[in-house]
Amino acid sequence: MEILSRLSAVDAAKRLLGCELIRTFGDGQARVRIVETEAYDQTDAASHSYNGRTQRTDVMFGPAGHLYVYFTYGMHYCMNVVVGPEHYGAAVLIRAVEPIEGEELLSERRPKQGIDLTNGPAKLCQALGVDKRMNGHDLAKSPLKLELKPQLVDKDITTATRVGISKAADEPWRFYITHNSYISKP
DNA sequence: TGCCTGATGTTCT
DNA sequence: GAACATCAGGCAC
Repeated sequence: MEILSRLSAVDAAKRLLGCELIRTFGDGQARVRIVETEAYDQTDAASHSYNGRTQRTDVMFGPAGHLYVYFTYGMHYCMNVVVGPEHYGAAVLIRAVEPIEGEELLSERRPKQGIDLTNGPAKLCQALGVDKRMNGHDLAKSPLKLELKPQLVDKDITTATRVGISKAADEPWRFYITHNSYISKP
């Protein structure tokens, strides 16, 4: 976990691919694999931290390995993993995950099947039961834990431009696992 | 299959 | 008061 504080947002975005999240519910636990990420840091015009530290972006400037959840478009949550050194505003957006275990628990919270369950940032938050109450949560602890896995080799990682933003949209800071069907927008 | 649009809260100007 | 790191449903092709 501490390794995340030493990585840039881009390196951390690649490092987090293939890692797993373990979500504990009252009635069991679900495990998912991260298959798509996007890097954001304070030098990046598309990042929430670009305009400095505010009440909303406060956790982005906090210690790495915590969860930054924000609300957008009036009805959706998206989750980020805070990375980089403390007081530096960087985070990695989780865009898509692949269920490994407890998929039925996820579809209880999001009544969809197959890739539509978690192939988008707001979708996976709904499926994992993540909302703003989880903002600032430490990912070393239950009920949502991040489990690091060995870093993927470069050939398994595809680089692309980011999605759904208007500023700095050409930066190739989106990463996903090659040949994975859960990607939000290949 | 693919474009268009409505829903709707929070943040910042 | 506008912008927004979105999704789902409707309608046209």
